[in-house]
Amino acid sequence: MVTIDDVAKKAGVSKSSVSRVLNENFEYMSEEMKEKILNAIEELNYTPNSLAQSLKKKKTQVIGIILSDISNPFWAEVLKGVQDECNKNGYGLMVSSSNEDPETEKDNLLMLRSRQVDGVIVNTTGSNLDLFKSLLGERFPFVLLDRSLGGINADTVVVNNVEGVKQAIQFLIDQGHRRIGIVLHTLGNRSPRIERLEGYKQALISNNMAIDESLIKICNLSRGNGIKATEELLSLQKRPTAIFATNEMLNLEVLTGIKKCGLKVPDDISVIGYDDFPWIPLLDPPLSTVAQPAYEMGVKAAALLISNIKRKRKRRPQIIQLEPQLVIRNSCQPPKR
Amino acid sequence: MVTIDDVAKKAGVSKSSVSRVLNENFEYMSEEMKEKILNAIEELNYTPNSLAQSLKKKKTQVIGIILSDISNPFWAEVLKGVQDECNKNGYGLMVSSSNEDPETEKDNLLMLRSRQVDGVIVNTTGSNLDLFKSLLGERFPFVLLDRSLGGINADTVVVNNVEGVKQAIQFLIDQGHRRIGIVLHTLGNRSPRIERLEGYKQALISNNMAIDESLIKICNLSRGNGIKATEELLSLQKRPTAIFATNEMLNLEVLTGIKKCGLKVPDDISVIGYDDFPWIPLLDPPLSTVAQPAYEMGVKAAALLISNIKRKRKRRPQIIQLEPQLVIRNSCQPPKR
DNA sequence: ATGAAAGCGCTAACAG
DNA sequence: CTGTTAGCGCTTTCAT
Repeated sequence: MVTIDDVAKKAGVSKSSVSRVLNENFEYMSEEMKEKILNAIEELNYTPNSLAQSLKKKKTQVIGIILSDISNPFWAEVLKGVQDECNKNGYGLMVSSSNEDPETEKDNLLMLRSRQVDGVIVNTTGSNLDLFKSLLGERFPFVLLDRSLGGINADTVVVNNVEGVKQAIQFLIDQGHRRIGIVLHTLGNRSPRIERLEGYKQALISNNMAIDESLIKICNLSRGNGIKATEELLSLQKRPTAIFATNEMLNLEVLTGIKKCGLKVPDDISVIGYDDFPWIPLLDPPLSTVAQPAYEMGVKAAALLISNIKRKRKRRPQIIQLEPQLVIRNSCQPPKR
Repeated sequence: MVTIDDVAKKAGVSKSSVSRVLNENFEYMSEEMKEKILNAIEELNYTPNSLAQSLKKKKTQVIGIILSDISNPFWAEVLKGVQDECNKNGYGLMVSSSNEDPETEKDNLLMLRSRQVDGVIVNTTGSNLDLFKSLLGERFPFVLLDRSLGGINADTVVVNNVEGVKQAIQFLIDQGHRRIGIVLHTLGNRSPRIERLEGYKQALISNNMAIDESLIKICNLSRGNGIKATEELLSLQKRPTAIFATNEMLNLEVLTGIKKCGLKVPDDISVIGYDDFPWIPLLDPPLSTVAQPAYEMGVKAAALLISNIKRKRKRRPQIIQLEPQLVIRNSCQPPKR
């Protein structure tokens, strides 16, 4: 491995001077010296060891991100946004996954901090309150992404979930639906889930409709439960005329459940889903969804984090709220009499 | 920040001793000292600075991965495999994206190397031959993923593309199809694309069928070109009775193109796609595809890289070839007379 | 304008 | 069994 000393020797100068050109401190440097050093670097094909630089400078130019599930296309898209923004600003990115497990989230957070990342973005499981508080205390920069944390006043990027759901439900109500089912994953401390349920309730209430608990299905994350929940909804005495699916996985499971019951969307039942993807228009039928600006979420989160890292004086936490958008396709129609 | 010196002071010992417990060199250490140090660590809530450790040990316990496109669900799944394997082995992961651009790939490779990652996994653009050769020369560990590189004899994880396509095409031929279109993205140096076209040709040849160049559509990567290619295929004098789409994006575009022409799958035309996802069964119609073991690819690549990093003596490059699987759904049927 | 020297936080001989 | 010492590769005062 070629080091700064090799370059210094080759150019016949001190390593301080080499360091100066590495850091582009050309102010008090003769053109000649600059040339000599640049040449030596070139000839030796030298690249500085970031580890040593970071150790000295006390910053790594690397940020970390902890995602609940990378294989979810939604998060993949968010990740791309983060990636692009990091690239633009010369930051490296360490990616890790909590798999929705608080312990793993904690381990990852600690791991990233011990690796001295300059900050982290986290799509939190909603636990580890103490850890986040202590991070806040030691002024370790982080931004909460998609899921906010009660009691933690930190930089946050979220989407307006209440509003997204209200629009979707209102659309169904306007179409004449009176019995609307909703399928969610176990709320836990996940703010989006809580807010989506809240949006559902608000929409009904503001239309003077009663909330029928039997139409609210909360199932746990493991694959297949959304199908079961849908079947239960469909075998109700007074079956709903529309179902609202609250995330990518549930979109698919609700559709599957309906298919299994031998019903057709939208003739027999209307459906609206959450999150939009290139294949959604090609589903049978093309599904209406509440689209979230995934890529932009990533960009915004990374930009917020980086600006915070660069800022010397602390400013008070910022909350960025993005707006979702209801995309109507052919999966809803007025209920049959 | 609390350092090893703080711990040493607190415990009233030398920092070498602290270092020993950090590295679990308990062999010649009194229980008492061990206790003292462990306590001090606990009380100070100390975590070692990985940067300093890495600088000294000359290894970071971090690997890098360069993907052509993270937002592609296929790669997201691969990434999950890599992630899990890294986690299992205590490695951190730096993720970057080349966006199919050789220059970006090169920059990322250099960036990762300067950050002293212990190795990298790369889904290469197919260029940068010289760089890879020089990496080989300096014994920098890397594994090529999904796409191999002619002239570079390195660790590689690939899927048997020729075989995957042959099975799909043979299935169509067995159903009675004689005019089978294929849509690919610009071959470039991407081995999978080259091999998939090769598989197509081999399948036809081994069935004594002529290769009709007008049935082979090669379009460039930007969104929408697959739709156009499909429309062209369908407006041919002697239109194909089946179309084979060779990747995730083309699956969607071929289906879209067919829809735009007002044709129905599989009644008017049969389709087989590439790569399998949870939503594929819910498409209209449920698409038959050649499924690749994405997650396993990631696991295998990471495992291969890590084993190589740990090995002191060099061994000759390994090539791991995984097998794809043809999944038949309702998108194919014998052509109408 | 340039170089010498100290030190970032840690590990690993080597000594004792 | 434990401590002293010399760096890892780089940046940054502080002299000159």
